[in-house]
Amino acid sequence: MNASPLPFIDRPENLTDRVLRAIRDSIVDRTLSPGSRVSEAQVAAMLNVSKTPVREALLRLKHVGLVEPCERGLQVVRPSVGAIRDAYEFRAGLERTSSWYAANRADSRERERLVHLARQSLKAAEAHEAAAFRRHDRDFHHTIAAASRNAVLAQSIDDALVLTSVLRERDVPASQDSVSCAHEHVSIAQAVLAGQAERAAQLMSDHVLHVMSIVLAAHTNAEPETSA
Amino acid sequence: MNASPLPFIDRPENLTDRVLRAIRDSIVDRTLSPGSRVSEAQVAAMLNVSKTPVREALLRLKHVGLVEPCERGLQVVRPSVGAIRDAYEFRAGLERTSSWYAANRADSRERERLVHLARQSLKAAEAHEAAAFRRHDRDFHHTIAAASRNAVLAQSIDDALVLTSVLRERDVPASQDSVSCAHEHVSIAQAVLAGQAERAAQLMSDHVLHVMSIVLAAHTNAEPETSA
DNA sequence: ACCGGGATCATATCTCAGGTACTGGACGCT
DNA sequence: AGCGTCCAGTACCTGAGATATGATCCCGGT
Repeated sequence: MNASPLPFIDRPENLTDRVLRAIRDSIVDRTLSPGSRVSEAQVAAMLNVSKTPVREALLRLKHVGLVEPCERGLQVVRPSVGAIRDAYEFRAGLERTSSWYAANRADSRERERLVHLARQSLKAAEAHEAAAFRRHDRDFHHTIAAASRNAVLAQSIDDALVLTSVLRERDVPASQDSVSCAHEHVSIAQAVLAGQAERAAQLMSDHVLHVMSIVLAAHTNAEPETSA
Repeated sequence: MNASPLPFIDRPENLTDRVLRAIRDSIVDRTLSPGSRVSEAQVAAMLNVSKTPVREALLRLKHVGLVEPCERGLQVVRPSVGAIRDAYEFRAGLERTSSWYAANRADSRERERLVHLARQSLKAAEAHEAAAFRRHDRDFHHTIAAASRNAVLAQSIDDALVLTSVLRERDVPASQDSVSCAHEHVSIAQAVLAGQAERAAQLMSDHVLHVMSIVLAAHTNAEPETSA
């Protein structure tokens, strides 16, 4: 995209944003496990920065739902039936909307890419390649969000995707579920490709709620206690 | 909602939250007009607090979309065709979802309240009582959000409602529009009352997008310039 | 010996004032 | 007029201090 002889100088991003990304990534890859306490001073000392940028990053994470207030401070959000339901229902609604607009607005390049990503995810699922499946799954949803041509919607979907991935109990509970999800990806991609907005929207909503049922089942199987 | 004999003690809210509310309210009631510059130091001096809470409040407002970065600092968001479209499409999707769940989950008290509020809004619209109409309109949408029984969704809707109300060019452009909107309120309320989830969802989406078209028309009529 | 209650402490958030880096414009010089 | 320099205003970050609250320990009563 940038053909200037002098490449843009990479200006140091905000410390707040870098801290935000660091904490978020640590939560996503389970370096910070659910329920672990996270305090301003501790994170600040760990990243060797002042408390203020850490504080601002934690405020945003709290607003997004990745960390929650607990007695005395904050902790990484712990999956619960209520939290999982809220997050997935929210995401299902958002992605329903984005699919509808994507079916109307995506350019041909994006439509082809969606079909490609869906097929790649199916291939990865059938080959039991969990990491590859997750990567294609993520790209698939992000591509639809981008194709909806709505920055507010895309931003919110991004947050919701991170939240739901954290609330998942463990990654890839069963490969048969991955295969069925990948088939749903293919159906959605084909609907978008054909410009069938209502069908794409309905399929996407069903897809996300289907994933929710899988996650909920895994959750209740893993931890039948803690009924509070 | 809270029938406890001892009302919750009103604990002194965070300074950040109070500052946030103060700025947000000033933006909503046009004390801070769109495009006006808003800086940390200025607001801090005005509210007689330090810059830190002001800074945190502004960060959240920027994330929600009420203020936007401009050359040298921040300014209150200025309505543009793109911003209006993004915000209303986003809100339409959210409220579509909330209406669907509200039709399935609202208790009888909430359903009656919805019908009541819709009729009140219609009465106010027909009597050209703009302030009353806006109040009932706001309560109507908030009640549906609450009835959806999803805290994440309700929070997001709250932000979206504030944003769209700010992006409106002027309050109540035409009373005939208010009347038609109020009729749509009544239809939505009746669908929720009858538990017709799909119908309520579709009506709500159409309603919000209808409002969007009104706001867009008023915007392009008011300011045909600034084509950037 | 055990239990209940209150003072104390430790640790967290919250707030503040100050300093630094950067940006855009105004001003003066050539 | 064009160009370099200075200046005012801004966000950003730091470190320290104020404040609140859960946890701990001690002690007296049963």
